[in-house]
Amino acid sequence: MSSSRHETMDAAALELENFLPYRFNRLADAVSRDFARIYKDRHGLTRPEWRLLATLGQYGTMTATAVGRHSAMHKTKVSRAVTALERRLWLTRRPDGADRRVDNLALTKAGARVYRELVPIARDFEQKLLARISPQDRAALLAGLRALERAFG
Amino acid sequence: MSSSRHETMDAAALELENFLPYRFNRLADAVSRDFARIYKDRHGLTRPEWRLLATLGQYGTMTATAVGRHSAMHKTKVSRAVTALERRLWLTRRPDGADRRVDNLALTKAGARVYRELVPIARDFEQKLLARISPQDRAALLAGLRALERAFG
DNA sequence: CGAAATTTGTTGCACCCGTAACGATCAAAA
DNA sequence: TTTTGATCGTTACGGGTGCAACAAATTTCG
Repeated sequence: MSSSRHETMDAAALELENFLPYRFNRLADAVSRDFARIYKDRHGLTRPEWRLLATLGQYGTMTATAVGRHSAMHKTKVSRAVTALERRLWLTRRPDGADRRVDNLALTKAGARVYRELVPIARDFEQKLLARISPQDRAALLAGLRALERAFG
Repeated sequence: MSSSRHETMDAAALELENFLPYRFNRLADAVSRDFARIYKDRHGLTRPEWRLLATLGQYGTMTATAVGRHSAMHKTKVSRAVTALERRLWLTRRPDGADRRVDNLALTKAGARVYRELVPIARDFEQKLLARISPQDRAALLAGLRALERAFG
């Protein structure tokens, strides 16, 4: 018989703090919240808007569907982010000559300026994040993440 | 002069797909979405409700604040999850004799039954997740995560 | 003791989110 | 060509979320 205070503990219990889905969410939330301060406080951007900016900054010109594919966002998120950045005059829509359903999205000079301002800050954030752990742990983390990403593709 | 198609690329660009905050969010979302099917499809639980159930199942009796601390949830999330599980008669609130601001939360037999049903399924999910990558990558991932968690206290 | 500050949990509010439905357009097949 | 099915992007809707404000209770401190 068990000596536990209640029947759900012991072998029947799950240690939430060691449960992988929980740990991923916790870490992603913490990191995301820290990083969000950069684009949220400075420019009032939401995360989808930041991702849209980052994707267009990286690739130049894309359709909304391509943005969603590259940044792992639902098409409604992309649609709303495009509306928001367009209203700020940070991106423009150019009708596509071959497919009238889509627009080619590209950053304006103002949008590109914000992008170029944020990139080094983002790099610095990531570098400082990784600097908190040892080189061995860093290598392990990156290898492990890469493997899991490969397995999930 | 650069040969790139537009001015934001090259050294000025950030590869979103290699950016750590993005990668964490992407992985956490994917894992979370998969796992949510288990408690959402089977019992119509939200993630905060699942975490509340898991925390009370693990510890037996706690206050709302303690639940939030252990499961990394904002107090409003906990409050709403408690209301939801109480309505289903999966938990009860017992007034605390020493502090009348708080209630001691505990699963009912019905709640504990659902918890015990979900635990092995959760374990199985985690095990199958880790089984997708090699033992070396698995060890690396766990070591890296542990290190980052330690650094984030 | 009594006032001020803190803690606990709930609720109103504005906002973000995914689902489903939709119109428009394109592609494939008859 | 005409029909059928797929794709693209937007929007209404129901529901989840954090912030701020709040009441009640406790703790701290003069």
